Amino acid sequence: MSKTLKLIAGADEGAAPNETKPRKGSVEERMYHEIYDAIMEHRLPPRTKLTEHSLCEIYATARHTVRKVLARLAADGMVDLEPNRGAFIASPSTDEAHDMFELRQMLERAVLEKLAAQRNVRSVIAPVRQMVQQERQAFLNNERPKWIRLSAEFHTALAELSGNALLVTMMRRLVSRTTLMIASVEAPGNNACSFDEHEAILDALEQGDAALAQSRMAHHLGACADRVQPDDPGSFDLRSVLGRST
Amino acid sequence: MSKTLKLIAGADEGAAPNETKPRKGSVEERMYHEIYDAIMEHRLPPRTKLTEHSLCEIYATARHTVRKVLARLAADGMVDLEPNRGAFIASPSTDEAHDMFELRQMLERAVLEKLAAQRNVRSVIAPVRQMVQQERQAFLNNERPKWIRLSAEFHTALAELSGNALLVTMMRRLVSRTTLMIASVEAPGNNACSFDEHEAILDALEQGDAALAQSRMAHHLGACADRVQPDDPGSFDLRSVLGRST
DNA sequence: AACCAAATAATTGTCAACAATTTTTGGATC
DNA sequence: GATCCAAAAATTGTTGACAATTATTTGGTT
Repeated sequence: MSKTLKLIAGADEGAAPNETKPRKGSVEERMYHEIYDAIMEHRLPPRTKLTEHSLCEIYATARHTVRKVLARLAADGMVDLEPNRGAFIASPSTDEAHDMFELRQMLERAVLEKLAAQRNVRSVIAPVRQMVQQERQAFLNNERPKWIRLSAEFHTALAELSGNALLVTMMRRLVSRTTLMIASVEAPGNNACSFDEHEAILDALEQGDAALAQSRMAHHLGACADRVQPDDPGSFDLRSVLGRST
Repeated sequence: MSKTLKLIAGADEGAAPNETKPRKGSVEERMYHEIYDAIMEHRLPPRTKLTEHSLCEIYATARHTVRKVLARLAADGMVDLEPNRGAFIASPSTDEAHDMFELRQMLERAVLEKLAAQRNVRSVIAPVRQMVQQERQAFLNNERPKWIRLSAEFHTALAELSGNALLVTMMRRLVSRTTLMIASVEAPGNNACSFDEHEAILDALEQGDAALAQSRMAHHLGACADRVQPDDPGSFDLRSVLGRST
C-alpha cells in the first residue's frame, strides 16, 4: 500500500560519496545510489518523507537494510532523520545555505590555486573541458536531470584534479547539498549553474591566471547563492521514481 | 569475560561532533562521547579492536545500541568498520595524513583571513587566549590527556569564531583525526602541538596581520605534519578506560 | 458544521534468537 | 618443532516479533 502521489520521471546514473563496505551489486548499494541520485536530480523534492515500509516493498528487502541506507544518507546530509517521525529529504535552511557557499568559496579557491600552479594545466583539465561540453549538450537537449548532475560534477571533477582524496569527498558532499538546495527553487527557465561560467573558469586556468579563475569562481558561486529560498512540500509516488532498474 | 590487557589511565570530558538525536543523558550518548574522548586523548590507541560484546557489558546495554554508536564513530572517521571483522580505532595512513594537513591548511588559512578582517579582533579572540593559557598550564602540570584535548580545541575554537557552523563541524572532524594520528607517534618529550606557536598566531592576529598569522599557522601545521609514522598494535583492557563514570 | 477526546491505525524503536563468518584451538603429520 | 587441517568457540550480520511513539480516524458534543 504505497502512497498515491505526483510523479517526476527521470533516469538514474552518477556517483555518490560514502565509500563503505557492501559489495558492489547488493540491494543496499543500489538503493543508496538510486535514492542519492534521485535527490540530486531533484526527482525527490525536499521534505519528502521516505517511509521504511515503502522502501522495503520497492526494493523487496528487510527493514534493517533500509535503515542502514537511511543512516548513510543522513550522514551525507541528504536526508534528515527525525526521531520517532522518520526520514525526510533534507531541506537546508538559508543559514546553512550561506555557510555552504562560504565553505565552497574557501575550498574551490584553494583548488584553483593548486591547479594553476601546475605546469601542464591545459592537458590536466582537458577532460573537464569535455565534461562541460556534455553539460551544454544536455542543457540544449532539455535533459534536465543529466544537466543538473553534470553541472555539479564540474566542481567535484576540479577537486579530483587536486589529488586530495579527502577534499574530493568533502567537496562532493558540499556540492550535493548545494545542488539539493538550489533544486528547491527550480524555475522553468532558470539556469542555476551556467556552463558558460564554467568554461570561463577553465579559460582563466589555462592562461595560468589563478587570480582571475578565483574571481570568476567567486562570481559563479555568488550567482548560485543568490537563488536560495524555502520550498513547499508536495506528495509523490516513490515507486514511480525508485526501484525500476530491475 | 573481558580481555586482560594493558592499561592507560585518564579522565574524560570534552566535546565531539556528530550532532544527532538521542537525548542528552542516554547511555548511547555517554558511550559515544566516552569512546570519542578516549580516542582523542589517546587512551585507546589506533588499531584497538572494539568488540560489541565488551561494550555491551561495560555499558550494560543491548548490542543494537553499541552498533549505532560504532556506526556514528565510523562516520566521524574515528573507527574503521571492517565487514564481518569488527570495529577498530582508526589509524590513518601517511597518504591520508598528507591530505588531512593540506585540507587544514586551506581551511585554517581562510579562517584566519576572515578573523583578521574583523574590527575588534582583540576582544573576539580573548577567550581563545585564555584557552591557550590553560593549555600551557595542563602541559606544565603533566596532565597529558587534558593538554592534548586543549591543543586540539585551539583550532576548533578559531573555527567557531568564524561563525560558520559547517566549517566548525568539518574542522572538528579534521582536528580529531589529525590528533588521533599524531598520537600514534607520541614520544615522551614530544611537544606535538606547541602552545607557543598557538600564541604567536594569536599575536599576529591581534596586530591585524593576516599574512603573518597564516604563515605562522602554515609553519605550525607543517611541524605537526612532520611527525607522522605508522604505529604498532597493542592490547588494552577496555573496561579500565571506558564506562567508569557511573 | 466545527471542535475535542478517545480509540484505532500506522510508523518507528528496541530486543532477542538465529544464521553466517571469522578466529581460535587441538591434534595429526611430516 | 613447524605446518597444515578440521572442529569448536567467538564474533558479527540478519531476521522477525514486540514495544513505544506518532498520526489518523471516529464518534459525540456544543
